[in-house]
Amino acid sequence: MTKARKGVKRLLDEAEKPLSALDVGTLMEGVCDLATVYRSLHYLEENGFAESFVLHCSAHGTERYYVSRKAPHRHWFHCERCHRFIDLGACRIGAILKSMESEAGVLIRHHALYATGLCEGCRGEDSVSELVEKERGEEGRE
Amino acid sequence: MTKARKGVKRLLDEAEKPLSALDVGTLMEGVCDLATVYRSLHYLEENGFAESFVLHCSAHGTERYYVSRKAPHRHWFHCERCHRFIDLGACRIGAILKSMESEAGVLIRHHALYATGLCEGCRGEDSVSELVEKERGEEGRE
DNA sequence: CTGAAAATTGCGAATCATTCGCAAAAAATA
DNA sequence: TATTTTTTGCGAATGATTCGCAATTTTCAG
Ligand SMILES: [Mn+2]
Ligand SMILES: [Mn+2]
Ligand SMILES: [Zn+2]
Ligand SMILES: [Zn+2]
Repeated sequence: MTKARKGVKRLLDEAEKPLSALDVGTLMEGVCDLATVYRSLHYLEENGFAESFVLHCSAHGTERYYVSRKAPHRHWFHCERCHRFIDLGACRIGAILKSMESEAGVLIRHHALYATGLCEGCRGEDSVSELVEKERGEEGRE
Repeated sequence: MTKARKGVKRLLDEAEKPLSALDVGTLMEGVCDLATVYRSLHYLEENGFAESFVLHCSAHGTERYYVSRKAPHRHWFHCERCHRFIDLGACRIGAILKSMESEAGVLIRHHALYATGLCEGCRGEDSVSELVEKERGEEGRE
């Protein structure tokens, strides 16, 4: 494995959050080119060292993220306000997927599950009104 | 609702598979511009008439699909070989998401779940070897 | 250690889907 | 029907990702 690939792999292995290609690119600044980062991510994914998922965030559009496959497969929550990821823990839908698989007669090789909404901290913000346009009626703090 | 929006909405309501913006654009050919299709899809999604998810298909890259919200929320399987969608039925992960939500202390407003792999028809193809590079040992048909 | 052959990189130029700007057209209001 | 508010069409940006290709590394046999 080359220096660039090793470097990208290490970043993913050590990250405790999914990283975008650009996140990795920034962290690899000076070490290798962004095109190489993309190629390394592909290499790592094709060879089972990493996996990715794409989510659509209303504020930032389509975002693709990578995570190491060193640790067991897990799922993530993405906050629509602060754009941070929150760990939702290990995958709990194995059984459900198995039954869907047999019922639909397909062979599942990958799956993606993620949730979006508001994280604990962002739920209380006064700016929540924009998003949750409800919960109005109590006395706002303004 | 304008003609373009009505048209796009009808397409989604009547489709029995998720449609990409380009799919819709092609079907709306002559009726309205592609930019309007994008704007209509946004309108429909913002107003609760449709929802979308993004998936990454190894052969076609990142693809965003839209489905009507007329019918109850369901999940889909995407075949990596023939690129067709297979209905995996109504959402069965409500309870799991609820517990993840309370455990992580977040407020889930949306979620996406989809699986990819090989559909029933594509599992038997001789070309499977490319993808499943296993199951070798039996006598291939060639 | 070499030296060639194979694989990977850097960089700038393409792509591709999606978004924007803005004047014209259509829809909503009064 | 006149006026105001939205939506469209179209062509020009964008932004992320991919490509082409020559220069640089790696790999590997000798
Ligand atoms: Mn985001
Ligand atoms: Mn596909
Ligand atoms: Zn947050
Ligand atoms: Zn198939």
